[in-house]
Order: sequence, then C-alpha cells, then structure tokens
Amino acid sequence: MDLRHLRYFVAVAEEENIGRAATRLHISQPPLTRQIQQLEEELGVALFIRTPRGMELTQAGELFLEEARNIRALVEQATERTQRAGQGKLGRLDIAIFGSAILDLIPKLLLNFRNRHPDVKVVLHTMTKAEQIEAVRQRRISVGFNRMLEPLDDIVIKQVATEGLLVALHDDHPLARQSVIRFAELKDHPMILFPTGARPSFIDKVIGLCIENGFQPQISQEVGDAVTGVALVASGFGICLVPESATTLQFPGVTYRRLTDPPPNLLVDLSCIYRKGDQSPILAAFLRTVDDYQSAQPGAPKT
Amino acid sequence: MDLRHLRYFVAVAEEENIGRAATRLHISQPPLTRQIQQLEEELGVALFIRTPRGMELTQAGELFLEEARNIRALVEQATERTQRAGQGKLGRLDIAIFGSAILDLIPKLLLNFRNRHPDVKVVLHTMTKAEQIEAVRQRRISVGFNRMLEPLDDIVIKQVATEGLLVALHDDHPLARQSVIRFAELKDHPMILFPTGARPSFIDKVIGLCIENGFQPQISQEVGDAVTGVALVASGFGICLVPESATTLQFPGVTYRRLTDPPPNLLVDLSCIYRKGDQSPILAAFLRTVDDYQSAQPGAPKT
DNA sequence: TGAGATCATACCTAAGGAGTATCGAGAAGG
DNA sequence: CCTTCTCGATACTCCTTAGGTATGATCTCA
Repeated sequence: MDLRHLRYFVAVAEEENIGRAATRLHISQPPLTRQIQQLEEELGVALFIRTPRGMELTQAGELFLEEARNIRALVEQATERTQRAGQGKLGRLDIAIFGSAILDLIPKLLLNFRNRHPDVKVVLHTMTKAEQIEAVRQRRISVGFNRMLEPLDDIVIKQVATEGLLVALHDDHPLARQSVIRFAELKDHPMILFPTGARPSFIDKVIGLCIENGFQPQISQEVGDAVTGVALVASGFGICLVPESATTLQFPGVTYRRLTDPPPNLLVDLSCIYRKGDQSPILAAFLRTVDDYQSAQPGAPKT
Repeated sequence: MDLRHLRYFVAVAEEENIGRAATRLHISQPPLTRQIQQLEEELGVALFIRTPRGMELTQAGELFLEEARNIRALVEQATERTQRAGQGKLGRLDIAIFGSAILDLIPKLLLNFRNRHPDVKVVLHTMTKAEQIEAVRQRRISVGFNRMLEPLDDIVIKQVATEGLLVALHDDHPLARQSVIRFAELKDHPMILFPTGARPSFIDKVIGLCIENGFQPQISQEVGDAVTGVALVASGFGICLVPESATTLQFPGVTYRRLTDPPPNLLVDLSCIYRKGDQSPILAAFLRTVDDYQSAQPGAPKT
C-alpha cells in the first residue's frame, strides 16, 4: 500500500464516482480504477460496491475511509512539525549557566528567544565551567554561559558581552564616601572573593589586578558566587569586586562604586560555548538571537 | 512522500547505518541513500547528520521518527481492522423485530451471533412488517424478522422456523380440562386476536382457520401482540391462539393446550428478510449463524 | 431502441525505483 | 606515515509500474 492509494481512495469515496474523482485528482479514469482494484486486492476486502450510478462504500470501506483520513492528516501534521523543527521553531534547547551569572543579560536573552520561538522548550541547568564543557561535548547541553574561557579544539567560544568591574561596599565603609575609587585604594581593605572551585576564573582576574596594582589582596572570605559575596558585603565582612551586572542585586546597606582606572584591564567577559560543528537549527536560532541582541545594544560587542 | 520512505527512514534511524539498514530491507545501499536524500529534500529538513561512522538523527529527525512510527502503526492497524470488517467480524448489524416475537428463537440466535462475532454491535429495532420492508429497502436495517411475508422483487425471504399453534386458556376454562383439543371445539368461545394493524398477518391465519373449520370467530378483543393477548387470557377475557414460542410466557392462571388437528394447516412461519444483493459480510455472517442454528435443531427447517 | 453514464480492460509510454560499479572522505592499524 | 577499511555519495543501466488513450460491457432513461 501507498499514500497514493489512500489519496485516491478518499477521493473516490467522497465523489462516489471514479470519473469525477479522477478529474479531481488530475489523472484519467482507468489508472484510478486500477489503483482502487489494487488496494482492494491487497487488503483482500471489497471497499466499494459498483453500481450503475457509481461507487458506493461497503461497511469495511466506510471504516477504511475514516482510517485513511486519519493517516493522511497525521502525515501532513508530521511533515509540518518536522519542518518547523528543522527551522528551529519546535524542539528543546538545553542551556547551562553558572552560579549566579543569571543576573542581567541572560534573562533578557532568554526572553527574546522565547518570544521568537515560543514552541522551543528552554531548559536551564546550573553547572560549573568544567561541567559545562563536558556536557557540551556529550551533547547533554547545546549552549553554556561562562567567563574567562580558554580556547579548545572542539568547542566554539562566542563572546556575548564585556562588563566593567565595580566595587560593592557597605554604606558605612570609609571608601563609600568617595564617588569614584582608584584600584590601588582597595589595598588593605578586607576583600570577599569568588568563585571558589574551577580555575581560571573571575577570582584569578581579581587577584591578578591586585598584584598589578602592587598589593596582595587581604582575603576576608571566599564564596561560591556573586550573590553570596554581595550578601556578605551587606553584613560588613568587607568589600567585593563584582561585574556590572551584579548591580541588579539591591541589598540594603550595599552601594556600588565605579573604579577610575583605565578600562582595558578592568573588563571581564561573558561568553557562551557550543560544540564545533553543531548543526542544530535551534542552536543556530539561539545564536542569531544573541547576535541580534548585541547589535541592538549600543555599548556592546566585539565579535 | 510515500510509505516506503517512512519504512526506509525508520530502518536507517534504527540501524544508524545505511548499509545495515539496506541489508535489513533487502535492497542495496545506493537506492536507500537516494530515498533518504529524497525524503530530506521533500521535507526541506536534514533528518540525519552524516558522520564517518554512520548516520545520526538530528532533532528534527528524532521528531520525525516518532511520527513515522506512529503513521506506520496506524496503517497496519487500519488494514487489519478493515480486513476484519470485510470478514464480518467488526462493524454493526441493525436488526428489526416485531412486537413481541422476540420470545424464544430470536434471543438464542442473537446470543449465538454475538458469541461468534463479539466486535459486531447488534442494534435491535422494533418495527411493523411494513416498516421493516421499507427500512430494509432504505438500508436502515440489514435484517428484519417477521411472519407470513409475501414475496417481493427486491427482498429475500428466508424461513427461519415453523411453529405449531397452541391455545392459551385460563385454568378455569371448560376446555382446560381436556388434555387435547380439536380446532372445531373452539367455536363459540370468545377469542382474543392479534396483531392489529398490518395485513396480512397472524390474525388472518387464525380467522382463516376458523372459517375452514366452519365458524366465524367470536372476537372478544383485538390486541397488538402475543404478550398482551396472553395477559388478557390470564384476566379471563377469553382464549387466544398463539405460536409455540409464546409458551415462554408463563402467566399465573394460564395454561397452553395442543391442537389435535393434522399439523400442515396449524403451522405458522417465522422468517427473516434482507435486501436482495446485499453483499455485507456481516449480514452473510448472520445468515450463516441462522443456518447453523437450524441444522443444529432437530425438528427444524426447510430452507 | 438509442443515447448517455459508469466502470472495466487492453495496450502503450515513460517516470522512477532498484541494481552494479565506483568514488571520496575519514578512521583505524601496522 | 602510509595502507586499509568503512561508510555514504554518485553514475549509469534495467525494469517495474503508474499514467495515458482507445475501447468494451452494462445499465438507466427518455
């Protein structure tokens, strides 16, 4: 049996007349007669009763008509859904984020993407950098977001944004009286550092900056992520260097101050990674969303 | 697209290797390659990623695999169900019966039929003789049961059984003391007759017999069916001639007596009618059940 | 009885599915 | 590092079979 047989059968059943059905199918009558005979022979069942006035469905034929319509609808739906999936409009996208970096940019990106592709299910996973790389390799996730990534053979790193560094201070902290602060002034103030774990990371950036400015940081506490760090600032544990996006966190008693040093050194990146050679149309659509978002932003990227 | 495409696609998806899939499908590798390409081209979607080790489904491919399996299962189910319908094992059978003649034989026939064809839905309709003939012509019913049918061009009459006549009497009735009764003895005893309405019918048979035996029946009451007639006998309205099968009705105060006259005249038929040329396999199966039932009965048919 | 439908049959053409042979690209192994 | 193996893709041929035209067989209806 063939989908053609079903199409022809439905036409004949609806027209109750082979000639008219043939016209409707844009073929001539004899081949249609033969296709119907063939179908009946294959099923071993009479689907029609031939009358002098045309073709009349048998009971079995009526049943088969229902089924045939069902099948044809299912086929149509399958092609349509598959095409949508092929255009990245239907399916699932697994994204990994790190600790607390979900602060500003990433929620906006996700929102954009979901508006454009409402039928793609976005699943978020929290992973460390090493876990993300492993998960991308094993295809458990399609995209991972992280900072300070180092080049790898099988993984593409796409810079999404660069952010400046701010100092988070308690309102009562002496430096909080200054509207701007030079990095060197941070010397001797107890400092909260993050994240613990995977190297190289934001923590190394901060320590490096301290050494460049001629001092060893006085470590008050090491914590897992920016949220915890800022929470400790609120409790008076010390100061904490954070990326700009952390200002979304408004803790009572915490103020953020800009650093006056020339920016090149004071920038930290946010990038995403994905498997080199990944052809997934959903990934492609997501990366397109990222690009579009960047070009819509004024102070943004360097692709 | 074609069911062949689906079959091939599923095989390749399952084997993850065109060569192996081709072997499984009993074709060679190149045509399979082309069919898959064709399918992808028609859908406008890459279903597989070609790797040096074989074929790997894309996300769209995975979706399409599900759909394809669905469709194939549905096709299989459709052919199977249609074949069963063609053998009269699946579907619906509309049967008409008259008034109260459902007394003995018909329930047994229906029970037999339902045991053999559990997936055929039997729908019973109560109709008069004329309604049955009309309904058979219009195909609202497939079979009708009735008595004393007269030949028609477009309808087949199949005799199902012949039954003798009995007299239903009240226990107190003088004739009830005799173990057997001659028909002529019924003279002058008030008689309940049925059915009213459509002619010719059982009532005419009874009146005919009275006249043959030299008397006009003394009509006490005309009623619609045997059940009502016997109920009136119980209430002392008179005697009532009924077919044998009415003995299933056991009313308090009612006894049945055999008539001693030679039988040929005292027989009444039960027949079924169906449309001449009706090819329905369900009808055929039902008629087969009737035949089998008759040949299983000792004192039965004359086909 | 003849005209008009309707489905079935006979025969031809050509589209396309399947086969064989072969290529090209990676992966594996000495 | 080069050979060999595996896998999918391509080129070309063959033959099945869907579709076309012409015609036949029935039945209805005027």
